[in-house]
Amino acid sequence: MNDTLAAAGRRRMTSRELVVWRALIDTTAELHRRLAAQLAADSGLSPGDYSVLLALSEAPGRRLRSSELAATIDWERSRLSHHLGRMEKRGLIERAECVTDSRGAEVVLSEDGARTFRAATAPHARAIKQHFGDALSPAQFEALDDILQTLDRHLEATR
Amino acid sequence: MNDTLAAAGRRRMTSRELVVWRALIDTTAELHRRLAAQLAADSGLSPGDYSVLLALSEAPGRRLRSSELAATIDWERSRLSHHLGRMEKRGLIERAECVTDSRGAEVVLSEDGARTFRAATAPHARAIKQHFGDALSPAQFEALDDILQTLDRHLEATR
DNA sequence: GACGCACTATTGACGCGTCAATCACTTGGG
DNA sequence: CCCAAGTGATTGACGCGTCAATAGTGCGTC
Repeated sequence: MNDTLAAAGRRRMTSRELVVWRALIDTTAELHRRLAAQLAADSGLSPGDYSVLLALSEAPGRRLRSSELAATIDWERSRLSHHLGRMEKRGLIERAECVTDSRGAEVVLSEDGARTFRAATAPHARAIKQHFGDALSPAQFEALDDILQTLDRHLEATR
Repeated sequence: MNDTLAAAGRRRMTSRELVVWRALIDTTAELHRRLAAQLAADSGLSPGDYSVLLALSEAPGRRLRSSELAATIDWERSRLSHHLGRMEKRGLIERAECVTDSRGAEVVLSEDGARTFRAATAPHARAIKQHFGDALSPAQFEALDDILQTLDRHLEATR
């Protein structure tokens, strides 16, 4: 556990910390916007579409139970359900009944979805590299990795 | 300019960088969720509401031209317009015609909005401190600040 | 084998964000 | 004065995210 935690009790946040907090919010939001806009321009996909297609394309048989898919990409089931509805309308995925459990639904990557995803990966990786990868030094990556792990553990601890 | 930039040309992103990228996305998203849920539970406000109310409560006369407000919190005007509509329905703000330019609209913090905001600030600051401020060491804050500034500059440069 | 309960997935309502179109008004050039 | 271009703000359509409610199915217990 962290030194800071012990002494954190009745301390107030410094304005410095608040500024860093705002910067974190704002900068990551801007990063999102850029990447999303680029991805949409390149492939017509949203970040959500991309996550779903990535998970499916890596799944055995390019298919997953709806709940497994939700777990894989860490989405709420209802969110996934809504999103799959939209993706199905666009022909990116198909839904099939599950053989082993008739409550379940299977989500299958369509030919069209696979093609679209394949075409999207390279430009998307390029965009991430351009906006994020190329910005930071190796030491900064190291530090960021450490910070994010710390934050993650902290969030886990108070779930 | 950064050492990395010069050498960045035809390099591919390392999988390490990709992992950090995913962690950045996921962890900040989770932070958002927590803070938003806490804020809503404490005060019934969304993060957007909070930004608007903060800007208004700091403005002279607790009022701002719509476009100035948009600039202050860095929102698109259309987004702000939609949001103000919802906030107006809830009585958090009022809209008034602008005296000097009849195209313009003034946004005024209502009594109710001011009261709600006042009640929200302390718990909100506490929540930020709890989920973010208390998690990191001073050195980590330092490092994060540096990283975010670097990212910001990088984003600015390719606007 | 019927009941209760947990589990899977979906739906509807509503707030939120973006884009493109629109309306109302101002302003500057003729 | 008038009109064309520019500006301030709003709107509508649509995708997205969350919450609460629901429908249907599996399954253990009596």
